Amino acid sequence: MPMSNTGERMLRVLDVIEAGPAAMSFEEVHASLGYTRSTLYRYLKTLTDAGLLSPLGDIGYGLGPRITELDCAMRDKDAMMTAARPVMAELALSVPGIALLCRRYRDKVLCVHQEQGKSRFASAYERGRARPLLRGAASRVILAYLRPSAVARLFAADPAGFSAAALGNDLAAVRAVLKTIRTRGWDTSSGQVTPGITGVAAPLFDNSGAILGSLSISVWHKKIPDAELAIISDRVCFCAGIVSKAISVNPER
Amino acid sequence: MPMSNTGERMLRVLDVIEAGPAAMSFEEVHASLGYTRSTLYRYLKTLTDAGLLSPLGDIGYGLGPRITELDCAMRDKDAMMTAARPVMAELALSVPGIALLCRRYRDKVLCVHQEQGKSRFASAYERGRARPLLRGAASRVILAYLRPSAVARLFAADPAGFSAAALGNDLAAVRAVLKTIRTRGWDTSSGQVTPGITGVAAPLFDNSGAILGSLSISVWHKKIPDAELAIISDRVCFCAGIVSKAISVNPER
DNA sequence: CCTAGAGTCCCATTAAACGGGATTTTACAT
DNA sequence: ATGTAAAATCCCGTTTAATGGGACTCTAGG
Repeated sequence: MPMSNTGERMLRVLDVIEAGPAAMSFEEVHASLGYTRSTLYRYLKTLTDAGLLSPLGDIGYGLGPRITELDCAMRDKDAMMTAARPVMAELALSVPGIALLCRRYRDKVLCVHQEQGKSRFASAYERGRARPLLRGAASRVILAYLRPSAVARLFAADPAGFSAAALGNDLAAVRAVLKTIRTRGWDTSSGQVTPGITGVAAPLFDNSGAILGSLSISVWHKKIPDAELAIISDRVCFCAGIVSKAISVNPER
Repeated sequence: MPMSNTGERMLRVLDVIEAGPAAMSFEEVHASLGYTRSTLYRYLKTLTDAGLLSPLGDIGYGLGPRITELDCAMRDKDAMMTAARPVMAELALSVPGIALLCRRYRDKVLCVHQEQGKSRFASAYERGRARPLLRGAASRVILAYLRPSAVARLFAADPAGFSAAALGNDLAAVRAVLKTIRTRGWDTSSGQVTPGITGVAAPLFDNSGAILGSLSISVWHKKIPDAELAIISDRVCFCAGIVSKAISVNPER
């Protein structure tokens, strides 16, 4: 029986280099994966030729420029980004605050775009940064719309995490909390990600109604008065609606 | 004899998807690469599992979120970025204009970072965007420091391009033009990339003295008075020196 | 000049990639 | 529901090309 396929083993080199320091020597990668020298040299050559790795001044390998290029191509073509960008810019100016576009990826939430209105404070959640699924409005509003089976799996994997995030101590309680988020249609959290920052988030769906990500705004207040929160949440939901519609109508091309 | 190795063939799928529209159906990729159905399904599965591809709403495949994540890891670890970022921020404020950090990649120049001072105008050269090696100060100053053999190869590949860019009509003339750039230590160009924008660029070297990229500033003037140009170019060179030193001293870890 | 270490090349072995077709799943119309 | 077609997945014998070990080369340093 095959141990695993060649492509997969080769791509595992990417994992190691991503996780490691800026530059990893051949020996470090070799020690970490245990492939034979010949094989590893072959993999490194293939990945380097593809530009996914880059030899860094004879001291080792790092991630390569091709990745940056691919990410740029992705940004240009991504329907969600195209639809969201102008909406986010306006949202960030009007609230004002920092608008974030997030996307679900495995059991994490990936920041995909950020629009900074005229806020003085900066957000550490630049494109590409991953956040846990349980903390912060932008994450929890995604969690709320996951399929029940997915929620069950996540809860089973980390019940303590759900408790700590005040999402409930058993599956039934968690379901109830998530249900309230769904009926409201948006979520808010204060200081769960960064102290002193409050976020308001609304869900984004594809044309089949499956949850794709979230659109959110971060403001620099510990607490927002209810009246203002009503206005902000309404606006965020409105904007999320625009984006969801846009990507449903025109999912590609 | 092997046609080519498996990893390479698999990664070619990435090329196709990068070049294609937002989402490519299985059939489109199949037509474009000519791999058998079984093989292509295998490759797509491997790449999707690695997150490099993502199934887009049952209509096809697009580039995957993992790429965005990898690019973020790269940004965090890249010594050149770390060294350049604060320097660029200050440069962009003081000139004022948009500071660009570029890196050579194959026969192109890749924008790696951009710092926008308080300029009103925006630059299309975001991270990941590639530019030709012959146009614009940020590119030409890199060209000027390439090894003579590389210059010869590039000239042979596209003599008309060199002529059109006013770099010389034969190899000797080209060498002379590049020599003047080198003795000056910086380069400037107006409107070669974007009409109405003038750029001033200085080279970045690694610890062995090989050209790595360029640091440049774009300002919104068709023409800069000589006195001011002297000040700006001096400052750009100074900043480039800081960055070159920083990455030489501490090339990794 | 010699040694040590890194990197490349070579080749027989054999594991695993491959293709073709069978099988299952999905979508949709009847 | 049922039937049909297309898409996606699975399976397996054949053959290819990936593999690992060792030989070879290159470079730097003593």
